[in-house]
Amino acid sequence: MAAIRTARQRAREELTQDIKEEARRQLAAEGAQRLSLRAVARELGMVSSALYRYFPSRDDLLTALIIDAYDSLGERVETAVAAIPADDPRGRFVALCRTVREWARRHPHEYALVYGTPVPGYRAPQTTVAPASRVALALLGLMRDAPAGPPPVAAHIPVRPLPGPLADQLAAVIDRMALGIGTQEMARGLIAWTQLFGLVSFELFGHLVGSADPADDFFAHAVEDMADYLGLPPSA
Amino acid sequence: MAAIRTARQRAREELTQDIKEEARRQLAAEGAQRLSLRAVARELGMVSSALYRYFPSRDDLLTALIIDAYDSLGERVETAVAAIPADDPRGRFVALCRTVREWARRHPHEYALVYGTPVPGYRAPQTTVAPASRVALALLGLMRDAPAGPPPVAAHIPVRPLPGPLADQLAAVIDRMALGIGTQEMARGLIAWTQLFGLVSFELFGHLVGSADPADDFFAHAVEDMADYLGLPPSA
DNA sequence: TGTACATCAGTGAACGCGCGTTCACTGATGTAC
DNA sequence: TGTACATCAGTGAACGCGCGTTCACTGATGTAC
Repeated sequence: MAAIRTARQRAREELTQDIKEEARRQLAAEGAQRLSLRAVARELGMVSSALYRYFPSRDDLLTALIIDAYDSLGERVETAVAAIPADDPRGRFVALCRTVREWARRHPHEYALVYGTPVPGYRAPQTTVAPASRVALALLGLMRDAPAGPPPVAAHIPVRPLPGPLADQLAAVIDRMALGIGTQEMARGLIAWTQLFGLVSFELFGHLVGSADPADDFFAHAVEDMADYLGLPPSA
Repeated sequence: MAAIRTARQRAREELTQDIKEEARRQLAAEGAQRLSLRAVARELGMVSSALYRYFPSRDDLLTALIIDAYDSLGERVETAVAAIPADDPRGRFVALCRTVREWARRHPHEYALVYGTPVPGYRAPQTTVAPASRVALALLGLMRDAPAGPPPVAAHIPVRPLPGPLADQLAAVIDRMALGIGTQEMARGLIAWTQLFGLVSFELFGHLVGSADPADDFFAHAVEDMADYLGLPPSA
């Protein structure tokens, strides 16, 4: 039974995809605030009220796009990381960073949708949190899967003891998500993660114009320094 | 002549301020996309067309708010840095970071206006660039004004030579703005600058929920690591 | 000091636009017997 | 296999909303002589 799709079901699935695709197209062209149900319907040759058979409201369509964006980026990052052997964690990290930047430059409005200013009035439902964490998990995963265990973060920068509450906070997350790394590594991993997106956001949103723009070399250089910070050994 | 203000001129200046204040209030309440000329006029008890005597278009009002936001943050940061002696560059850096974070948390929509997703269709005019660079200049300035000259960045992380084009790019900016620091310091300064805003943006935009939230300790810890990265000596 | 004219702030009506969402409806597709 | 009914996709009209901007106007304020 479960495998049999009636014509109706097939049509429904296809149209749901078509709607998302058209919405993505408009998102790419105009940004999230300009995305309108009516315009999507128009482009699809439907009447606007028909979309309500597929998405109960504009916010639900937005949610679908947000999840798709996170998944699109997440999958690309996971693939890029997996393409490099686990015993080259620096290579993996560099690939991760590059992939994020490239994806962001190729899909600036989808990037802005998920990493920019939250859409006013929109509250992200629980369903977005797993897709949203894929990049961070890939980063922490590559640290954990480094050949001799998590990298010795002490290698370069002197390790500063974490204040108690912070250590507890991080330990709880490590536990809950079974990350298999220490709190020091966790702290640095999260810091590098925010650093990466800070860099990408500044480039995309125009704050590097007049200083480090074009940003290719600057980005590559920053990434290597971040890898040092994470204690990742030089690639062979 | 220049000092004499006619009643008209005084009224005009006051109303211009009132309009900006009301606009800021709405910005704080609803975000930039929801800011409307008509609502501002309504709240001020005027007819919407009257605003056109003060701002030729909505974009010009936005520009004024953007400049004010940059200046408000910039001034606060400069004051905070100046309150700490130049021979404690780490103290200055910590104060700078804290001030940015506090300002952002107190004015989330103004922060989003300038550091979040660019408003679609809006092109920032040249007049915004000076106010926009105040924080970066404060950061680079505190490095330059450290007692024994710019900090020896080599102190902790091994210095990686800058690829030629990047060094040239940065040297040109240092020259143009008379920053008085080396290219290595410049690179690290810019990297710390993006790092700082990456951290603040992630906190404000909700990406730390579920990991480092509340972020107070995490932030403080990250800031100290950044100071190490910049080669700033421990505070006395 | 007083008058004639120029400047300018604010009004009110209008233009033209697009939006999200609801609702009663029709006709086609699917299901049970 | 054929019929009767239930489900559901898509229509078209409507509701109610708010927006940015233009324009001819009035009356008050400022300026020159």
